[in-house]
Amino acid sequence: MRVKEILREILSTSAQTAKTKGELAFESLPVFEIETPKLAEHGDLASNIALVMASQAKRPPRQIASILIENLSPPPGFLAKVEIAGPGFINFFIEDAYWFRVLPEIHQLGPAYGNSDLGRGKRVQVEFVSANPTGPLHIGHGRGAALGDALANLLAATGHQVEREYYINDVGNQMFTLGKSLYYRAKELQGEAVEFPEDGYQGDYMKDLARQYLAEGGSVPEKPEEAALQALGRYAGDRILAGINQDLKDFGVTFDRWFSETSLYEEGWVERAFARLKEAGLVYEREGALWFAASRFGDDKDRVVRRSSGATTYFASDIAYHLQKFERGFDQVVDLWGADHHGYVPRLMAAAQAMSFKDRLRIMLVQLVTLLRQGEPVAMTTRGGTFVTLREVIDEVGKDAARFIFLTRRSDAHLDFDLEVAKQQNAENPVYYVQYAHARLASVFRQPGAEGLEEAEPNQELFRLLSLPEEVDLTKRLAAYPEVVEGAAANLEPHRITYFLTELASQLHSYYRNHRFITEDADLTRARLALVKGVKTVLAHGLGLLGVSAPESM
RNA sequence: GCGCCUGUAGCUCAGCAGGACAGAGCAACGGACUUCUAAUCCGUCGGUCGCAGGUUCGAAUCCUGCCAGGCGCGCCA
Repeated sequence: MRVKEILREILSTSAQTAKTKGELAFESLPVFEIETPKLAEHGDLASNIALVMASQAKRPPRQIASILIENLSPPPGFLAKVEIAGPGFINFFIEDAYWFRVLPEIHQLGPAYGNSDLGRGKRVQVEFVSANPTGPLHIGHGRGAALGDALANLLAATGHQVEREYYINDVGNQMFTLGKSLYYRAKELQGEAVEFPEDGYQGDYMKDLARQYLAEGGSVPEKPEEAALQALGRYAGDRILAGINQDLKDFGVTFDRWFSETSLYEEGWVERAFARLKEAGLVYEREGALWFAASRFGDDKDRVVRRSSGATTYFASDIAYHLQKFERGFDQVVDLWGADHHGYVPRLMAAAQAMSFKDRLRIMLVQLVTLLRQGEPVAMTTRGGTFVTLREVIDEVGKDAARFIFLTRRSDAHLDFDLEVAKQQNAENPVYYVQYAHARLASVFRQPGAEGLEEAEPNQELFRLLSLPEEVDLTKRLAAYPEVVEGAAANLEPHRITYFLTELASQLHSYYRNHRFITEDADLTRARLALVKGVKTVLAHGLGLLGVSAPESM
C-alpha cells in the first residue's frame, strides 16, 4: 500500500477513535488533503485535516491536530516523526527504511512499475488528429498527434482499454475542390494555359500529386466535369491520406481505426441520428432547412443539420458519428480538437446532451502552435500553401525532440515551437537531458564492476547502506511515480510526466556526478545499483508513455 | 459586439481540483573532467504571480470588473 493511503487511513481511524472517546465532535469527516509540502522541513507528507475539521469540531486547528496525533496508531517502522506546524498542519516524517520498500517492488514489476488498474473494465476511445485529407499534416497536427498518443498511452497504463481513432472527412465540397485542384495542376503540366481556381489548394504538394498522377498514366478529361472531378478528388484524397498515415507512423503514432465519414451515410447513421432527434422533438423545419434546437442545451442558437438544398452539414455528420461512437459502447470518449474549432464545442455538447451521452464525452482543445525559425514567426495556411509540414519537423529535429517539446506544455496553452532550438542538442533541449540520464545508467550497467551485482535480489538490509540524502530523495521520487501517472491520466495531462521525468533526471545527474555507484564495497555497490536500476526503469517507463525512445547510449 | 484560451523572474514555462517564506530550465556571472558518458554537476544574480475589488483562518489558484495577446462567431469543413 502506498504511503499516502496509509496516512489517510490512520488519520481517519484516529479521528473516529477520538470521536468515540468523546475528545472530538463532528458529524462526518470532511474531505482532507495529504500532500507533499514544498519544503523538506515540513516533512515528507502533510495533512490539512485539522484545519478542515475546525469549524465542525468548534476547536482551534492546532488543538485538533494534537488530539489526532495522540490517537494515531501507525504500523511499526512507518513513522519517524509527527509534528504540528503553522496554523495546524500535521507534518509526517516517514522512516527512510520504509521508502526503500519501493525498490524491490520496482525490480519485481520491471517495466510494469507505474501501471495501475485505475481504469479497469473501462473502454475509452481517443479520437485525434483527424485532419482533412486535403494536404499534408502540418506542425499543429503534430502537437495533436503527440498529445493524443501520449494520452492513449497514459490511459492504457492505468488499465483502460483504449482505442485510437482517426476520423476522415471524406464527404462533401472539399473532395470536389481537391479534384478540381488536381485537374488544373495536371492541365498545367500538360502545357495548357489554364487559370488555377482561387479556391483551389495552392500548395506545391498538389503539383507533385498531379505529376504522380500523370506518371501513373492517369487520364485528364477535356472539360472539368463533375463526375471526373469527383474521381480525381478521390484519387488525391487517397494519396494524401496514405501520406498522412506514413508521416504519423514515422512520428510513432498508429491508429486502431480510420473512420470514414462516408460510412456514416452508407450505414444510415445520419438518418438514425435525425430520427432520434425528431422523436425527442428537437429538430424542426424552417426556410426549407432542417434545424437542431441546440439553443435548448446552452448553445447560442439553433443549428442547421440539413440545408435547403437537401445536403447535410458537417455538423450532421458529427452528431451521427458521435451517436455511432457511443453505440459502440465506449465508457468515455475523448475528442482532441484544434483550438480553432472551439466555437464548435457548444453545439456538439448540445447534441451530446440531447442524446444523453454528454457526461461520457470529453472534448479537449489543443491550442495552436506558433512556429518560429530563429525567433521569427512562420506564417501558415493550408490553402495558401505556406506551412511547415510535420514531415519536415520530423526530418529536421527528429521524432523524439518534437514529441517531447509538444508535451512540455499544457494543451490549453499556446506553444512556441522554434525549429532551431528544437534541433540543438544542448541543455536548452530537455529531451536530451532525460534521455542522457537513461543512457548514462545503461552505461553503468555495462561496466565490468556491475556484472552479476544487478541481478542480485535486493534485500532490505542492504538498503541501510543508502544513507545519503540524495539516495533517500531519489527513492521517494520513485515511490511517487505511480501516483503521478494516475494523476496525469485522470486529468488528461501528459505534461505532468514530462516534468516528472525532468526532475528525476536532474536528481540522477546530480547523484551520478557526486558519487560513484560501483565502489570497493560490494554490498554498497549492490544497494546503489538496485537504486539506479529503479531510476532507469522509471525513466524508460515515462519516456515510453510520451512515445520518446530511451536510448542505451548517446 | 459576443464566446473560448492565455497573461507567473530578461526569455520559455511548471505550480498537483486554495494552504505554510512563489519553482525549474535558458540567458548573465563564477567554479568543477587522470574516476561508471562534461549532452553533466555546484554556486550567484533575478518576481508588486496583468490591474482593481471580493470570498476565506489562508488566494498565483475561487468570484466580479477592467486591461493586453491569441482564436472563433456561415444553410463552409
